[in-house]
Amino acid sequence: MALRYALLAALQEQPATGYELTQRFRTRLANVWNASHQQVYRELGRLLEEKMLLVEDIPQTDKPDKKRYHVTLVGRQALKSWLDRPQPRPPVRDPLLVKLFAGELLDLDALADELSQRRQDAVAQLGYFRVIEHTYFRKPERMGRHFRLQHLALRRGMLAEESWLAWLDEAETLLADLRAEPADATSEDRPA
Amino acid sequence: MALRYALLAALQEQPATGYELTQRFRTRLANVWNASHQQVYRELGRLLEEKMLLVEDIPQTDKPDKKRYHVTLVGRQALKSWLDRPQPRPPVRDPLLVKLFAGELLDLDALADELSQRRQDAVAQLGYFRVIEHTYFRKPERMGRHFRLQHLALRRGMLAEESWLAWLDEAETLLADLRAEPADATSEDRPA
DNA sequence: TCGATCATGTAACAGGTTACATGATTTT
DNA sequence: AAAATCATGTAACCTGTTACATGATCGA
Repeated sequence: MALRYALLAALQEQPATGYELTQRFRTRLANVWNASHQQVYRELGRLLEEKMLLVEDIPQTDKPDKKRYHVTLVGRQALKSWLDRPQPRPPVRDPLLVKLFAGELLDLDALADELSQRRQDAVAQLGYFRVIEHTYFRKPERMGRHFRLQHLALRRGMLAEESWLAWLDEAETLLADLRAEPADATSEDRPA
Repeated sequence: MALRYALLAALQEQPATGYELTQRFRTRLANVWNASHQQVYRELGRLLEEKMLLVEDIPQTDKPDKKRYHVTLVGRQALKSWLDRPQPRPPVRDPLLVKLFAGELLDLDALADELSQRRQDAVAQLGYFRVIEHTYFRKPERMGRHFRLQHLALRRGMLAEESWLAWLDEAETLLADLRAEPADATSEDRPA
């Protein structure tokens, strides 16, 4: 349900093609919402049918023609009324945590690799968010409501990544401990 | 894909009925994976067909008979080989952040309500995780690999909630600022 | 008496993923 | 020569949500 409103919000800020929207989801909106190009094109089609968008055709030679989408009044009103309805927080679904829950069966080397991959991802994302902050939100206190709210969304992304990094520190400390112990000697079996 | 492995991991630790598994997803696994009872029953059916589980029938009067599921050798092996395959980190999809991205169109009162709801949720979750930590993981350093890894998953949940609370502080500060300003006076329009 | 808890499901639908398709231009 | 970027989509599939169904017991 929220995909369409993410599209409307993005287009309302700046009309764009499906391709450009897909890119925004991968970059500026990475901390907010995610969608593949297939999903984007499908949903744009629906929004068009429902008269929430208008298309501006931009002919091109060599490439498929561009279609730039614009939000209509109907679209803006649908977005507004959605904004007033409270939304539940998204459920957690993280395969890495499922693995930790499996516990004993886990191979520690495989886990170590996955943790370091996650760390790389987090560092890269955080770096990218900082670049965005620099380029779009240089002086938050001087900006208007619109940008300050967008900046708040970005801050959420940054705090989330930092929180992952803090957890990864704990995780890697634990991993080091587990590896220092003999593989089969679980502490419960040892006498005090 | 991960739902089935979450079920296998949970059942491997302790055989259970679909109903009990649904409850675990809402409680101990809230920070790990989420699934509705419909999803649980459907997936248990599939896992049974694929011989990854066995059923133990427990007849009852008055209520539908219980079916307690147990992981088979096939199931355990499927779980193990999944554990070795690296999993991508889950994409972010949060309607609240979509709203912030919409920025200007947002009604600040509606936003304030939603933020305080989120805060309540985070406080409740964090409190619950602390209860779990107390009851299951009293002395982490004394426990074996299995519980220490599960505890690490729980720590992730706790850090995530704390990170939300930190962000909510920022959010509420910003909201107070925005409300202190006249509604239509965006700072860009003001002279320095 | 109304809602919650226990305990199981089915069916339809919406949302998200994977695979396939085309084809020029630019970068490695 | 191969891969990435630009630019659009279709089709099939899998996962997750919503609605419906049954029926007893227990506490407010």
